[in-house]
Amino acid sequence: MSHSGNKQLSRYLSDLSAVYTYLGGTERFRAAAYRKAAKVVEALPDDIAIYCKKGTLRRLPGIGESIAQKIEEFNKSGKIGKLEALKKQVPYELLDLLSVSGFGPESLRRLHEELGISTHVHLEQAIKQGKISQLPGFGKQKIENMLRGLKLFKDTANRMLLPDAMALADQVIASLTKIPGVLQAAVAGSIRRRKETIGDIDVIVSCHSKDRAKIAAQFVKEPFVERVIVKGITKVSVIHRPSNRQIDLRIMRENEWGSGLHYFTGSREHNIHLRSLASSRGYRISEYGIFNRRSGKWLGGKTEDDIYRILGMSLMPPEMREDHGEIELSIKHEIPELVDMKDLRGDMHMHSTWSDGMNTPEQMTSYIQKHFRYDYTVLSDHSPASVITHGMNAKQVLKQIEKVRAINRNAGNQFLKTGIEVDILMNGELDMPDEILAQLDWVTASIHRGFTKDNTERLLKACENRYVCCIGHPTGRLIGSRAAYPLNMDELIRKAALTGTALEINAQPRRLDLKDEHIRSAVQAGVKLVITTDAHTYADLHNMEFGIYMARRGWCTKNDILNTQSWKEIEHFRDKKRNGNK
DNA sequence: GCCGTTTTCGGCCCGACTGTTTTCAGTCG
Repeated sequence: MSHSGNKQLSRYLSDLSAVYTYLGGTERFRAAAYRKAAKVVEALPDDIAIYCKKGTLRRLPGIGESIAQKIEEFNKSGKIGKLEALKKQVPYELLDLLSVSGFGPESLRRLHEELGISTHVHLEQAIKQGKISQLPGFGKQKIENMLRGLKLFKDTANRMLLPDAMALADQVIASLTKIPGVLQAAVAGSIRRRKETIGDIDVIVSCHSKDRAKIAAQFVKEPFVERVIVKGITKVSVIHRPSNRQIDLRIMRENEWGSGLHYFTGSREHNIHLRSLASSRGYRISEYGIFNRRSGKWLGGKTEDDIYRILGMSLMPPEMREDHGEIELSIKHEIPELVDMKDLRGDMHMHSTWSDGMNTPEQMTSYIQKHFRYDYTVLSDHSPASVITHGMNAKQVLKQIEKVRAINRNAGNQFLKTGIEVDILMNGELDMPDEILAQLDWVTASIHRGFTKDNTERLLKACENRYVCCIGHPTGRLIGSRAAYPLNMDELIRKAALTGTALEINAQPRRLDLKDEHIRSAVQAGVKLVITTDAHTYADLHNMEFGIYMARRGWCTKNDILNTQSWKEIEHFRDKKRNGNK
């Protein structure tokens, strides 16, 4: 149950952060400490119980004596007494509003103390009855903003998938580029960091300083602007039509382009860490550049590299900027060269009309050869347990092997490889006999049913089969619709390392499975990964880039990804396991 | 509550915009 524990703990730490945020004053620093700890716990590769057992909690960044104790308590009892006690001192039910635009700690405190409001229902009633407008400082505008915030809070729970956000951002960038005076325009924020889901769209332009007001004025007139939230000379926020997403635009001068892009790319945690590091070394960083702290002299900011270089650090790809240790690596100049689309030599998982794909093997092959520079591709249709997908039985597999050979013969090459996505049954066995699997070039084993139980044992057993080359979409999650099944990822990674089994990075935007932090643990454990599209159509084949992004967010180099290697090397990996890792 | 290339105490990223003020606090990214 690896991650449910971490998730719950992270949630409690966030709650503590919210309580201290509400209490305000100097408690906000305590709040910041808990917020950081919550983030750290959320991103941990191993179950929190393991850190407790090994006594390594204190070594985690942002975890000191006090928080470590609370984590120990959580590990033993599932609760944090301090949180339970604090809940009684604050309008706890209101605190989720802290994340809502229009509500800050001070507003909530006054609503509670001066009007006795302690629930959402109270709040809405009080607004309707006009009670709030009697409070000094709560003018008409402010109340309108609060109402908007509440409305948005109700229907923005789900975030956008990365490709949808990228498409929307491209549209915005195209409009910005056409505005007179705009010199450069780019996407920043979590899109640039290639997070799997996106909240707001962040974009940035550069121009001469005299053009800033003009550009801001033109931007809010664009046809996709539903409503303007803020509009100044350097920043504009609008709601996009019809997506109802917020777009934040920053307007920078030419010399501020790099520092502006850096600031606006984030992450927030990365920026805070870097700025505080800069401060301790006598610098000050803002979106306008890097400055000498004492003299205020501008030292650089035309490029992102300026910022890091002046700090004696090396630049890192946006995908790494989550304050997960990349700053420390950068100080040591040990930023790895991350895997790139151009490194990929083949797709290891795709379907055809032989199961639930939309195109024949021939069609898929010729499409790939036309649009990608791959050296090989693995056909991997479903096995019979996947009834709904018209999975192949043993006889059909043998027939398909003949078919693939014929396709290659006709083409005069060995481009198409034989394979299967074999089902892992409820008991961990596979629904295809070993003697059939032994004849295939590549075998991916996946779970397609039993999503609610703990599937650790099933997956471990599948790894033990010498013909299983790779575990497909290991967690089974579907972003926004199905949670990952309970699974001890640490055990799976250990077993994969031990048995020489690869793990899949499935590039379908709704899967992205494994996800970034699992990828990092796998890499650290020496497990090889494959990036695949799991394509069922031509269009799906183009999802490969999203798998690459996830791999980059997991700090993968080319060497960590098996399908950056020649087919000969892949065979070597496969045969090593088949021959008992000798 | 955390943390240390000035510090084990006293800081904690930094700046823009808004609203309701009348010089600024709150909020946001």
